[in-house]
Amino acid sequence: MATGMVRQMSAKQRVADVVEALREEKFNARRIELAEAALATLGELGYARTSLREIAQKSEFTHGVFHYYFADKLDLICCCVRHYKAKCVTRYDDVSATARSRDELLEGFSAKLAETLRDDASMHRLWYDLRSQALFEDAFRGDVLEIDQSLENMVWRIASRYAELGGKTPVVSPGVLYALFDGLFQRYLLKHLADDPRAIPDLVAEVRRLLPSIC
Amino acid sequence: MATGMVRQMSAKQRVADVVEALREEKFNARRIELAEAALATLGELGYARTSLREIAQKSEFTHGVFHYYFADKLDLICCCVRHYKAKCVTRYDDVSATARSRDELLEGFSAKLAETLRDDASMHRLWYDLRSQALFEDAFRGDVLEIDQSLENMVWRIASRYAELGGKTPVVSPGVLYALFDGLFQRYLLKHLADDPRAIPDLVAEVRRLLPSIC
DNA sequence: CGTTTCCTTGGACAATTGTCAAAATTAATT
DNA sequence: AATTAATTTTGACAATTGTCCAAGGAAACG
Repeated sequence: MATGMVRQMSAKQRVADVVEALREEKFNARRIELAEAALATLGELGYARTSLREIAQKSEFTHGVFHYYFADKLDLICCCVRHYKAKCVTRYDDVSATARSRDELLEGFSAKLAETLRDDASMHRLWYDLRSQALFEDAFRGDVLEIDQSLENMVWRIASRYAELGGKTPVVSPGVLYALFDGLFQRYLLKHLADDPRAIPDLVAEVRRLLPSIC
Repeated sequence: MATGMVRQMSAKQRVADVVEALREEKFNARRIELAEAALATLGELGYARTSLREIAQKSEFTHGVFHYYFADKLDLICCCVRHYKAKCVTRYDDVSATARSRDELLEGFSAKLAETLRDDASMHRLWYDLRSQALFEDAFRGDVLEIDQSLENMVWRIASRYAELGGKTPVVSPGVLYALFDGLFQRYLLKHLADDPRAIPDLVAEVRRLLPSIC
């Protein structure tokens, strides 16, 4: 009888847990929906010029909803950053997975780089903007450092695969390699946004020259 | 008589010109005073969180003065950026001018780098912040691109002097070299501001390893 | 079906923002 | 010394901001 009671209770408990999990999942899905909408406006205007109300106005949601799902503005932005990460960090993985030769990998990588600069410029300027905010705001630092690490890993996967296909090993550390590519991308992103038509081809040319000399 | 008139007029004109020039110089000196005060607050809070009124409150000036000397907020920030450039761009020049050997130059450069990271972190985070703003705001782009170019030149002066002292030439272009050092500095600046005690020594170690392998 | 919980709306609120202008003060000129 | 010009102060202004809340509606549940 006592065990029956216990079993019944724990069954109830299990059901409640599942229900709770579903609720939380739904809650989280909505958060991501909202974060996605926020990212569009943030990418267009940048962190400094974006207010919660303008995010709401440029989306299908009211500003009240954002306050219901996020404690405050920082909470929203943090969620945006985290969500952005997931989309960004595996961007080049299929390139290095499918490439069968050094040339193919270099070709695929630089093509993808060009595509990124052309099509996702506003998402990447937002990334640089938010990373700069992390220099001032503690709350961003953890997420930003984590994303930076993930990007470093991604670049390293490309580079070490490229070296492997040539029977070599990269001559620099993952950190240095990431700093180099990050610095380059940032530079050509600025030029591209300043309507320099040579930005994309120059970046591609630079990478094509650089990668074989490093890996 | 006619020539006398003309001579008199042009003398008057010259005096007026000098007076006008003095007035403008004074006006400009005041602008720089104000920009200097603004830079302190901007470096502390970052672009997004800094308002004209807070700049004024944290300085000895009233907010009205800023409006008297600057057309608007953008004008003030642009003046700040330009003024910042002049202070920053010659930072490492005496190092490469006085160094008599490769080792001395490398030593001096990495020491100066460490000092910069330690003492001027907030000015440099402001630089990265403003450069990110240039990704969104046209008005900043010209100045930012110009400063970027000046910094690239500065890095190149160091590197080519270092190579020269070893009878070599750098193996990468000025642009790539700047991208590398810029990316590295940005990275370790973030770590340093996140209270990572290894940030400064790690940056120094990285540069000491890197520079001889490139130049 | 009724009730309770969850979600959404839209407005109210105080605080802050950039901008401007009319006085007050100071410096320059005659 | 008197007048003119330049500089600074101070307060007002409308617009925008993040935050909070009360009411209504939808959905889940017994």
